[in-house]
Amino acid sequence: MATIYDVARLAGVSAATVSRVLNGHVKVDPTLAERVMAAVSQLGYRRNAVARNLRTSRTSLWAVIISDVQNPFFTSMVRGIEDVASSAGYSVVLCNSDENPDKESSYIAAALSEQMAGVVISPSSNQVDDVNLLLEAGCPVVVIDRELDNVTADTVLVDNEHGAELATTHLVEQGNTRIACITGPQWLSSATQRFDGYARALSKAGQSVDETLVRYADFREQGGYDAMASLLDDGPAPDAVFATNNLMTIGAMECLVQRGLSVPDDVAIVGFDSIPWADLIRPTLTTVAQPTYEVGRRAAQLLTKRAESPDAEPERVVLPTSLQVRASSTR
Amino acid sequence: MATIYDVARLAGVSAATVSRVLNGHVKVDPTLAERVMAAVSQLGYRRNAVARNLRTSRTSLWAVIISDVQNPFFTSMVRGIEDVASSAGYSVVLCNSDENPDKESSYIAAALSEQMAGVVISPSSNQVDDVNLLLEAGCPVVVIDRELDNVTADTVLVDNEHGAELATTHLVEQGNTRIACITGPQWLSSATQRFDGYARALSKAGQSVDETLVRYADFREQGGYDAMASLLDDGPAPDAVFATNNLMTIGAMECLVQRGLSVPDDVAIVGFDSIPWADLIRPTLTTVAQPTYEVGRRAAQLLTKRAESPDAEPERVVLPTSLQVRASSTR
DNA sequence: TTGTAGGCGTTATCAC
DNA sequence: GTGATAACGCCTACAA
Repeated sequence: MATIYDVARLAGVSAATVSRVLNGHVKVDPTLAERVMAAVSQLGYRRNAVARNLRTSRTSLWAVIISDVQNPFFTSMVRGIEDVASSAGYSVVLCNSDENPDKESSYIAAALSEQMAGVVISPSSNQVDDVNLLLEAGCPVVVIDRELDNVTADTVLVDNEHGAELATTHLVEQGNTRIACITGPQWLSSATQRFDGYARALSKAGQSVDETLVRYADFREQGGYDAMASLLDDGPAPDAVFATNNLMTIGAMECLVQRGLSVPDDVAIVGFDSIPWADLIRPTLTTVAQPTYEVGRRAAQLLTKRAESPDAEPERVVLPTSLQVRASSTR
Repeated sequence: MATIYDVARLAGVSAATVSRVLNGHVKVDPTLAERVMAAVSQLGYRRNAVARNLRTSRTSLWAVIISDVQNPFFTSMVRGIEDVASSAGYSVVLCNSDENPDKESSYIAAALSEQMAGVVISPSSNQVDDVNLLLEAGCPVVVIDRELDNVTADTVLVDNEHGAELATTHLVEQGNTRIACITGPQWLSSATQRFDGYARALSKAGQSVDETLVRYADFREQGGYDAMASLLDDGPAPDAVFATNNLMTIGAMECLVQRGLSVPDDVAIVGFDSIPWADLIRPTLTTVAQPTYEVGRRAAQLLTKRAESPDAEPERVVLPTSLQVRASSTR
């Protein structure tokens, strides 16, 4: 592998000049620059980023640590990040923590020891101490989708409580009186906030939360399925269900379909998060839509801002959600 | 940020000893080792991977460059890679080339200059010269899902032609006589092989390929939609469609549904690749299933083998596909 | 404008 | 078994 010294020798200049040509921004005699470029292409020289990173103690890589690559919500958000990153000269690498604190921890360690230029993370719980390691190391961090209790960092969220309230109110207005809630882990703010919205809507409607109609699942398809099954098997069935993320909504639907129950006639259903090809599913699904691309874009923008002014006050961006009424909830 | 020298000073040993303790595998006095570990945790020392990479010219990162993070086929495959990687001591970072040769090129460059320990790639075309750059640099590479013309590297594929033939034969057996094919870009082997399987099945059935029933799209949802629309608008409609990937199948279905055509009565449909929550879609979709997790797992295994024996003959693994008959194709 | 030289943090090669 | 020391490839004062 050729180094700048090889290039320098071939071009008849010093290594410093090669470096200057390669990095631009410093005046170099055009003739020399041309000789350097010729030598570069003749040798097929490629800069060794590792050495450069060591010297400058920064890379041009952003790590995006997401909790589930199989969830379309996150992959769609990634597009928003990538677009900002590439126009700011960064490359994005995705790390899949799989909702597993150990994997998450090891990816944070990697981001740290590889000196990543920035990290966007959807944490696996509301208490991820490792994020403070990044902050202490001066690595710009933006937290997305879920809030951290013990960390003050730039954060991009959606209006979970409001979205959930809209969804639940809609179910109330359709005449449902036994509205169940399949929510996510209690250690995730996205789950608790959505549950709070559900509770608030019920309360406003003069209904109270019936704990026998609440299930805590894991934001995955199977979890939604199992929760729905449990709702049907234990005690009198609900007449409606609010599921707090896309995959659990799918799981719940699958359970209902498999039991031969009719949606929305036997059980109405509303989900949180969009669902790909929702219009092919029968009945079509009423959901609370999130601006996924925008979440990614804003997160990336905050990351670039943070890199420029490390000591600025952290920002907390909350984006709006909206209820998309379709067939699964209307009688 | 503490360095190995800080640790050494605090522990009263040399930097070399600290390094030895940290890396294990070399005999160190237990007393010293303990002092070192104490100093490490006291200082919160974390190894600087960049410096280490420079010195050893290797990282513990694998880059997985996939052509579409939004395609469930790839994300599911990633799980297979991750599982092997973590048990072999590697971390996996995902790069989304988005079927874009420029992005792909820049990720390959990053993998190269960041000295990644290995690369798994689903190339954006059958002619990605940059892959040779990796090979020449001695970086282990495994190509997945798509074959490269100009590169000899370990490759993991599925039996595209056979799967496509099964699918098409099934449509023939259901009595269809105007079977259309929505296939992918002609520069992707997965598309051409699947088209070949389609053609072979027709030929065996005594039907010939009618070019007016063939559309070349882009393996995306919108592409499938547009292709289906074009099939319906230009000339007499087909009585069946074989779509050569999951997203295009979805797109074609959406078009049919929107036109008010009945599947399978007006137009039968079979897709290639599994589709998430396929059983919620009405009618349920007949598809050619691929062992996605296994594709990832085998690719990762080849990568570790390649790292151990760089000069071994490249392997070409072809995994079987199977036809899953559901409602969308049976009359 | 260009060249010289030192150092980023680590590991590997020596002596001891 | 342990400690100096050099080197990995690059960038950047500093000097010229």
